[in-house]
Amino acid sequence: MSGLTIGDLAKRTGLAVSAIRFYETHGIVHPVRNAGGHRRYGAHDLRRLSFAMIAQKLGISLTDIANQMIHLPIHKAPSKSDWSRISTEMRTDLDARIAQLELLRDRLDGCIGCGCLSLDSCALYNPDDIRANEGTGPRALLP
Amino acid sequence: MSGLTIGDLAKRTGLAVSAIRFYETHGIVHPVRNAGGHRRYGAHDLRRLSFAMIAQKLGISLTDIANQMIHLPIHKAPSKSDWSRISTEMRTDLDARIAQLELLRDRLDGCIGCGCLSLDSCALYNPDDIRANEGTGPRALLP
DNA sequence: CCTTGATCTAAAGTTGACTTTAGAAATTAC
DNA sequence: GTAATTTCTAAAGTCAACTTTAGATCAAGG
Repeated sequence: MSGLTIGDLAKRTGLAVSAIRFYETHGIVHPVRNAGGHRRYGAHDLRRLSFAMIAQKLGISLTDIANQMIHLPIHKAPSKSDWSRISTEMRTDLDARIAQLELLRDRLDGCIGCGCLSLDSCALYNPDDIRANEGTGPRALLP
Repeated sequence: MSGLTIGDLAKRTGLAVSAIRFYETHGIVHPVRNAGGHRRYGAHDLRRLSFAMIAQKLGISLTDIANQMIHLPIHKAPSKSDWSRISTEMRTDLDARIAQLELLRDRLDGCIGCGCLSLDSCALYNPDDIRANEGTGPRALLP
């Protein structure tokens, strides 16, 4: 009668059904159950998923997103001010990531013809100020 | 007598001993063994490690780095022309990554005051042309 | 010679974000 | 009413890049 099935939600968001269930374990969505034990979702869940998906595009980890949502009523979507707060934080981080990549690019330009490949003298290899693509997993973006 | 121990190499590169052993399984280094079965490395191994570490800073995966090294003699370090070829490819990719992040930033600017969070209308959520931070693991950078 | 300390191997664990699998029960379509 | 979908759960698997663990052996300093 009321509510979207998990399949409906998957079609609307483009997420896999399994991903939506996984998000539930992280507290992103909070479906109710129908008589047969199947999940039913409301519009707030759709918005919460949208919020999570967009925040992920910005590089925020699921854990951080979930932490933001902890402060929200379970059956409410994030508000405009929630979004403002987070997106403003993101703006700063995004600038930093861009600056790092540009630094890397500039150094690479000076290095393409060099080929010294020495850890001592190569400007490219500077552990202190190059943070981009450090390796496995996404970095924490919200403190 | 001859050759560096794995500990020496670790100190010179800043890598963990376990990481160097791991790299060996990927064919990055090829130590010989001494009488007691311990690994002994040459200068070429140090350079191969440097090459790998610098390439990683550029966002190239270990697998891709190993694939590049397959074409090299085992006991030879990558040459200037090897580095040129790879670094030139990287330059292109780096530009693309920067452009994507800048696009994201511009859209975020237009979105900070908005808060619509709609998958249909939010410019931020455009699966087709935003590739940055797609999620788990590093992207393939060399084809 | 003896005691630290370094190295050895193989296997399992870590993290993030999910997917896959298997077998059972509910729902929908005809 | 029955067949075809969907959904259910819990547990295990995946990928990348390593690290940790355990128990054994090797090397080096005094």
